[in-house]
Amino acid sequence: MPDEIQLTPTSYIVLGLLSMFVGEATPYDLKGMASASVGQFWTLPHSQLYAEPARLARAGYLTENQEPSGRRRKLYSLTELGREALASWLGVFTPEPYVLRDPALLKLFFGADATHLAEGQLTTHRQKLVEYEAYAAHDPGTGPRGPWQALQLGIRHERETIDFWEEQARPNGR
Amino acid sequence: MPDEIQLTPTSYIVLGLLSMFVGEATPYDLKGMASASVGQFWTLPHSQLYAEPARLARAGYLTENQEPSGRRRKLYSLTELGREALASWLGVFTPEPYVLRDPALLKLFFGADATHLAEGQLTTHRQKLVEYEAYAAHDPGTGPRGPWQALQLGIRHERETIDFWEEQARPNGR
DNA sequence: AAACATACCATCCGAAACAGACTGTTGTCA
DNA sequence: TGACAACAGTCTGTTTCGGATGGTATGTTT
Repeated sequence: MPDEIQLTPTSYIVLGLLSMFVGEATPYDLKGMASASVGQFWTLPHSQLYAEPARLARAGYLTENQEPSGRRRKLYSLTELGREALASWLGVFTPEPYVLRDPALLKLFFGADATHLAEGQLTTHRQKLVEYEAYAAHDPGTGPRGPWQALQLGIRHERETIDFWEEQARPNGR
Repeated sequence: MPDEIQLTPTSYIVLGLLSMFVGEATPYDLKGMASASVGQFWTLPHSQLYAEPARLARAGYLTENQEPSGRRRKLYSLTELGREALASWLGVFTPEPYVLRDPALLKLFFGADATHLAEGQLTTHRQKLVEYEAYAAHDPGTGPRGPWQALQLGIRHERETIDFWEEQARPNGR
């Protein structure tokens, strides 16, 4: 019955969110959870959060229950298979390639004026940093550890990026 | 005649490579250039480097000349329109969202064991850093500035990331 | 009660990107 | 000349992206 599908990062986001927050959720719920959490550093179009759970359900990683009346929303929850898949993904190390795609970096590469570029970048990244630090402030140790750790890396990245652009912003020697 | 198309980062990579290295290049050339330079931090399937120039040529950003004999390769070069498009992209600041997609970060977020994760990450990132530093070593100031600057940011990112995972690797207090 | 406003919720579609299998061509050196 | 590496390009099935669009429930005003 379950089709063979291959699980992508998107899949694991769905599985992960379901395991982390609740037993059961609608795509709309997932949308909210995602954008409030993992969506900070891993965005996806919300339409994916409708398509992906359906796909996972077909393959047996989730169960799908439709509300019998009203909006007839679809409620998804993890099956044992889903739970296992998540656990094994979490446990395995595969040298998965990460992607850093920053248009600003591309512009810099191709010769854009660094000082000018830096202005914009600083605004963006400083703002992001403030956001992150706000998060970090009101989550001192409670709740699951993972998000907090991920946040720390985010903060470091932002700080480093800001340092870099600050250097670029003042046009003295290299 | 020129269709209206929207220019994506892929487009600008093609335009940028053409402006940076040569007057004229075949997709195959572009492939080589890309993987040796910008491909370090912005990968794309090589088939894109065949499809994209064709698209750009149709829209008037490039001219397409076919070799009259032999392999009859297609040679592309920038038109005035292409040159302008590139220049204006380089000059404009738009708060373009950058993407950092690191499966390891996702795993950390969803509760993977940090110490264990760190092992793998350290190998990967240390290797990347060595690579970058090798590049940096044999390019002290000659040639265009952009690539060098971009490389510096890359190096910083790697260093920071390594620091982070080193902390995760030793399991003392947070 | 009718009209309106606003969340809330979901689907759909074209365009682009992806991944990689597959084919063909030229040069070179035994 | 024939074997082999390097060169060069094409094609195709999936995924993903990014929105446009369109419904439905729940108030809120008149």
